[in-house]
Amino acid sequence: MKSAHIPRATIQRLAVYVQALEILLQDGENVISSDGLARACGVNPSQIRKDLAYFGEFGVRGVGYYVQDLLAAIKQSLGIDRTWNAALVGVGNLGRALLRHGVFRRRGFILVGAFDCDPFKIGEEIAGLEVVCSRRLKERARELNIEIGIITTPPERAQRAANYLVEAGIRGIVNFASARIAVPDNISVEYVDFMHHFFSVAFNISLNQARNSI
Amino acid sequence: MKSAHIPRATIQRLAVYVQALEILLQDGENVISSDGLARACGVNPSQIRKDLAYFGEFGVRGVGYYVQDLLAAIKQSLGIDRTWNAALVGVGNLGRALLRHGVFRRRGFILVGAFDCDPFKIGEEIAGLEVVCSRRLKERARELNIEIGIITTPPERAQRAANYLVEAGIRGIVNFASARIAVPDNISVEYVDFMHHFFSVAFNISLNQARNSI
DNA sequence: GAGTGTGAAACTATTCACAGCA
DNA sequence: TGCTGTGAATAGTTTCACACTC
Repeated sequence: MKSAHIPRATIQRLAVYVQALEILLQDGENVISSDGLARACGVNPSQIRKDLAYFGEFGVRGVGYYVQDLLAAIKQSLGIDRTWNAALVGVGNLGRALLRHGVFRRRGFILVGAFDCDPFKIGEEIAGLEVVCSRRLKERARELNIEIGIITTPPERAQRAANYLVEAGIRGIVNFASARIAVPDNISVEYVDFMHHFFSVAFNISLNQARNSI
Repeated sequence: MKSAHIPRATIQRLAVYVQALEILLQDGENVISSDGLARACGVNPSQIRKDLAYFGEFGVRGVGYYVQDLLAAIKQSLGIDRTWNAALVGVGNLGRALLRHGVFRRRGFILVGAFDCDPFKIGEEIAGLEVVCSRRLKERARELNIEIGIITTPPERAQRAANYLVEAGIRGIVNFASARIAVPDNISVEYVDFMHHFFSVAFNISLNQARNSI
């Protein structure tokens, strides 16, 4: 297939496949069928085959997929067969936790800078990084080769953080602040808002309750 | 309309509308059109009208929606016109950050318990809560009237945390661990995996790069 | 035989377009 | 006139079913 436009949902699922495949690899599994992988990921097997078909033909008919090869192929397709340098703006509770969270490095996203505009935080050291004034982002971005920005400011400061990042020449933003930000459209923005998940759960519980009380 | 089955995407958007409406309310706006709200939320205006139609008729033709009334109506529809007690299992970096994160309380989700199985963490106090042994979840859940569980353990301990929560009689789980968990199907589970967003950004940057180099 | 790759079918979600009401 | 509420049209996604290959 090797199509032009890839559904957003597909690339989200590819990330799930990566995690499942890494576990399989750890467990010493060499081969996995779309059925097996589907079970591990909680999706439909043909969904997996369709998703992979966007990027090429990775399987062997009658056999399945070689775990290591498929993992490498997906990682390459997603652009995570390399490392990415990221800078975090907004050293609050959440920012600190993310700086200390090992999963980023483990998955190839290296936090190389921590920025905040609060003078009390500037100079503080977190997870081996010195907190630097946000105004110096542009100057530091070049030295540090930063490509991705992470916003963990309060919502009202998210746009300013975004401006600093854009000015610094980053190419993509992961925004944890619950505020929409405006950026040039060659910059990719992802919104992480985990309150949505809490609302979903609250809604589902209410729904179940209503259903049971009939 | 008042339909039976509401798309998952709709209820996600409703959460976005809530945030936008709260800002409008703060700003003293009394009335908003689907067009105006759409612009604020970055969606299509008829999308908003469709979404709202699942729950009832809240607007006034020729006028728009009364901000306060609409907000109340959506909150009631989502089941967030009340507070929910939640317990967090897994007091690592992320767990600590969430316990300290004011947004939960502000949005009506009250963290009433923190649990961990690490004896070094038990007894520690975080954001006014004493960390309690996970094994005591069931016993505490009743006293504290816990309805929602938050899992912030490492992936390999997520299932155990889920088991404790289910046993304790909670009705929904928000799982921050990057591991699938199995629970009875009357329990609502939401997965929060922000690595997906990083993969998406990496993919999009790679894609733009490829496009520009043609 | 077993399991991929893929058209076609089914389903779901979004957008359009306009009737109907304040 | 202006904006909602909604059927119809469109677009997008998932699942099925089976030809094809190892």
